[in-house]
Amino acid sequence: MPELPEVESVKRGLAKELALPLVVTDVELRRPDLRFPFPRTLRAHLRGARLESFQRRGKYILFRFDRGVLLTHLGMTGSWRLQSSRDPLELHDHVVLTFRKSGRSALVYNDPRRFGFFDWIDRDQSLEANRFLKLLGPEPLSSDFSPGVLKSKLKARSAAVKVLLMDAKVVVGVGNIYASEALFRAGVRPSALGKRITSAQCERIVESVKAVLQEAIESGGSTIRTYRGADGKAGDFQSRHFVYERKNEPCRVCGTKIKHIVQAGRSTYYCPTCQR
DNA sequence: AGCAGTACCTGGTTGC
DNA sequence: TGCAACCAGGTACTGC
Repeated sequence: MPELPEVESVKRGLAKELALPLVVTDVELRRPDLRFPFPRTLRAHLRGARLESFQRRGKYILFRFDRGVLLTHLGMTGSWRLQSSRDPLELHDHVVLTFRKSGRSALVYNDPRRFGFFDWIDRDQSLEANRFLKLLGPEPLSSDFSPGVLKSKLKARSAAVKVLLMDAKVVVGVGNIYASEALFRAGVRPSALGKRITSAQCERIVESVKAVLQEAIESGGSTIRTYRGADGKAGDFQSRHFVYERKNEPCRVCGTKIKHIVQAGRSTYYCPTCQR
């Protein structure tokens, strides 16, 4: 489901709704696994831990506790919601964290497809050593993601540039929607091979990725099917998509019919006139 | 090494 | 109306 703007919106919603610090009084793991089994010690680590802040890295939300970090990924259909600890649970609610506080004191993780996953990082371990985080490339909205860096990551690659933009080792946070949208804005064909992308195109791609992600964050993300922020709100950036899910509709710039192709098993949308 | 394809799941939509 | 096929915002694993 979520790409960087949606994950960032969820993180901001959590930070807004929860007055930190909060101590976890109960942890309910309603099944033994999501995509991967929960770490065996997860419940013991969380119970009694004090939640101090939220952080995002790529599409991961990091819950920072006094004694370590809960790493969470929403997969395609994961969501967090806050409710009273007395409110009933729903289908596909897999994890419930209860906090010591009156009122809406339960944080519930729901995930129908269960592609999401959790991990635990002890306080004495570095985040960079984590099996998931150590694979990640630069944050797209930081100066670490520059035309020079992108060029060096694409120059020896024979995969298509759209597929490479979705590779977290190249840049984090860009998924299927924003890869298509950014390449439209950059005027670059999604099927162009990484090694054929020029320095000038890298400049436009970097600028477009930053712009489209920033604008999407400001709109609260894209709500295509099931996305909801932690405050229950949908985003509305989907109304400003130029190409995504607009097969055979007229290009908003030149009127040409938007094309749909499949790359690495995923749908890609582009304008054959605007993207050469 | 790196690429393409597959697997993991449920549920909504489409087409017969 | 019913049912099967197909598709979905992600990522890790496999086999070539």
